Amino acid sequence: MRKINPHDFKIARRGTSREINRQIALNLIRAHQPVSRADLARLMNVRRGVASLLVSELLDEGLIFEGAVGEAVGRGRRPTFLYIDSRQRCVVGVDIRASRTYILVTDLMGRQLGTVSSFQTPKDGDLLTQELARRVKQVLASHKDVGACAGVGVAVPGMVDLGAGSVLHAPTLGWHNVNLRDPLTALIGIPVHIENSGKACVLAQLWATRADVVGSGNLVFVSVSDGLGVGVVVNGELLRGKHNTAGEFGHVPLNIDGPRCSCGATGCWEAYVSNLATLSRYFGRELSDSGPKPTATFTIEDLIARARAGDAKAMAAINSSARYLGLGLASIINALDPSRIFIGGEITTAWSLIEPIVRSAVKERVLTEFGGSTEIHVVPAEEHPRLRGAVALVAAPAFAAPMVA
Amino acid sequence: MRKINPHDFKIARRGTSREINRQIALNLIRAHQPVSRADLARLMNVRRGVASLLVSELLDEGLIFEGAVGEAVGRGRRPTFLYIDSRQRCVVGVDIRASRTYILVTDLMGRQLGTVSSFQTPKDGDLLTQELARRVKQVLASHKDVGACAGVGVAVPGMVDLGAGSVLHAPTLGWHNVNLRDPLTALIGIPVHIENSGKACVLAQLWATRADVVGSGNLVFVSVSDGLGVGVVVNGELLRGKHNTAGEFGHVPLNIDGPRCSCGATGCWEAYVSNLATLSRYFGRELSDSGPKPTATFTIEDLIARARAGDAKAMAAINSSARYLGLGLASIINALDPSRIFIGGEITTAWSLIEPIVRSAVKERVLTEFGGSTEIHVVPAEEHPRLRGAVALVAAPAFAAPMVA
DNA sequence: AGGTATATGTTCCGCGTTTAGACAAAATCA
DNA sequence: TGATTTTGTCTAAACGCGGAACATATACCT
Repeated sequence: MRKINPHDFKIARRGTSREINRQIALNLIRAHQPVSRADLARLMNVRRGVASLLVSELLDEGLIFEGAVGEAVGRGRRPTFLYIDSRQRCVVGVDIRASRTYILVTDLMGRQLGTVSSFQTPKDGDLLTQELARRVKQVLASHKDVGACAGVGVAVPGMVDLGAGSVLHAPTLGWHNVNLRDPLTALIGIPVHIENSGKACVLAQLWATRADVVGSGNLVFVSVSDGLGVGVVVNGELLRGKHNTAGEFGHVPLNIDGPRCSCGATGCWEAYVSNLATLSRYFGRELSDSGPKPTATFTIEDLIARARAGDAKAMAAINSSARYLGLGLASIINALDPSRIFIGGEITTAWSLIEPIVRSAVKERVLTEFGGSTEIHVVPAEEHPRLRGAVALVAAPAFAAPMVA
Repeated sequence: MRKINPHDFKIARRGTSREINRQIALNLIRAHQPVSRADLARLMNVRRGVASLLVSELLDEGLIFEGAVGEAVGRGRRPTFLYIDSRQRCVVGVDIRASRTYILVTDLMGRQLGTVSSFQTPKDGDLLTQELARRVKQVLASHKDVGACAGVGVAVPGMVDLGAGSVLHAPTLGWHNVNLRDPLTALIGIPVHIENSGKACVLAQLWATRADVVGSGNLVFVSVSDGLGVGVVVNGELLRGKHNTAGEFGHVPLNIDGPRCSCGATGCWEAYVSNLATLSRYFGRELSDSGPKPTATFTIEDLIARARAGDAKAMAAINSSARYLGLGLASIINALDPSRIFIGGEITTAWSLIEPIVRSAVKERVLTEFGGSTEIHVVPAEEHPRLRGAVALVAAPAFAAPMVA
């Protein structure tokens, strides 16, 4: 039930049907590989002839390849299996965070090809651009075997202007209107895609191939770190809004009379559950207090360790954050009714401690019974959700549905 | 950039291209009528031959009709103008509210055909069903000239289970799991569509034909009445979520330590800006206080009248609500970044008084500069947004984009 | 070992739809 | 009256789905 915009629509041309079915076939191969032409025909509910033609087109374009002949299940000719061709081409994912910047090389399916490397994030945008370009080229040079690089995806903890390819505002980095894409593209010589890290994270989940992760396409990713990043997917599409700034649930208030948030407003969700907020609570001071930040010496990991070791004050600080996390999640559930919520960030290492608190806080404010049973999944740091999201920025467009009508 | 769901997709069949282009043509006629075949061909950027075939198909189906031959602008053959055929068929819109239930007959374009009739809403679901069916049949009988009725749309102030056609929960009506659709369909003998009133309102705006209202398809409607209804449109599509309960921004908190809300939680936005909240504030009592409700004798309209007459206490109560309204709108802007927000409800009659307060409150909490300049439009009660939304439930599906890929 | 059954993949033709262009009809202007 | 322009229709070609036949390849049965 989508309305056709009478001022911006796409007609079905002679090749549109083919384009649509080609993308469907490509996605089915991606989701079900290894898969044969006959399998495809059954999955798509078309004749084998049509599937065969679609496959030969994808083969010609080099998007898929024919692997070994598979074992037949019963009798009959054995199928030739098809795979997404991610040989000899790779993608670089970059995750810029306040403290460090991480780099990872993957194939087109998002499978990790090397180890995650990192360096301290320079505070200055130009310096970071220089250093990042140097590092990316270095990483690619040391992975000559994986073939040509299709693109570089960059996840940034801030709002991104897609048109300009610049970072509008990244509070934790202290950036305003920093153009990253064009300088990086020029320096590296490979297309660069930038996106907000919350949006990148939810994209990573949307495009994950693990069967248990493939949901109905209504997903939310909440990344709890220094700030609170949120990415939303509706109907299989990233929620961008008019200026690509949608998804900032971190600054929806829990209490407008609450503590001051880094954004200038008061009582934002972020001001209650970010790592900084939790640490501040532990040290018994206001988030906005001046003076040396506790993070430099004492991190959220340390706090979680103390809590696990039996420090009641640490546990209390974390439990408070857990409750506030749940209360905010309830707002997201009430507002968006997603089929699944993912939680990322350091707090996930304490998930076993806090899960009951989070879930009961969700139930406290959720309007419906099924809202309270919304799936909440934790994404551990080892899965590098931001890096995988950055990779998805590059790899996913090739698999996206064609724009029609 | 939508992901194709590998478990639920639609293949392009032989007739899919035609189906797509047919819908586009239909929408263009709807948006630009009167319009000629040649105009359509130009608008769609196709040959006149194709446009002609599409048009003849639409003519055969009776969806459009050929009107008078238009005047030629320059020289050359004069065009035959095409119109959406809404002669001899009508739609009934029903708006169920806590106090009264309203009925309106329109044509397929949503143009009002008669006067709005209403009756007091029976508290009991079965009684309402009986009475409503009787009234609808009566209204249709008195409008024999407008032709056959294509369907009845019903807007309900509560959550709707689309599959069952029932109202899951309507707090102001005190309903739980009341099946409306099937009994009404059986009694009236015409297809009945039910939807939440906030969602219906935003649909009315999405499908409005006034050129200045046709936006980018990222819309929010906030209906301020006894409760707070919100409907959201993203990319030209209603935001439903997994259980069709998305959009409940009314129960996102402004302050979790705030007054108790009718939903059971505390400090919901609704508990600050609903008419009941404003009245309670005026009378200096808690929203949750027991005792006789003030609404029965003294309404929000009375309060606004007193404010306009110079009652400082009334003005203060309204101003408070205005500020809270703006603070909540800021959350919606931060969360969804819509291109346009519509405000409905009795409070709109005081818009000239409160607009500056609302807008400054929005700016107070909005994260970006352009967020603060998000368009906010008032929809006066005379436009009957809920009734027009109810009508859109019936009329819009015929114009919706086909599901593809 | 040979025949039969079954599954895969290819090929061919029918038909619907877009694409391109020609043509008739209708109206204006010189 | 004839040239020009615009509208609307018509025909042929290209493209892609729909359906079925055919060749290939493997397993099972006798």
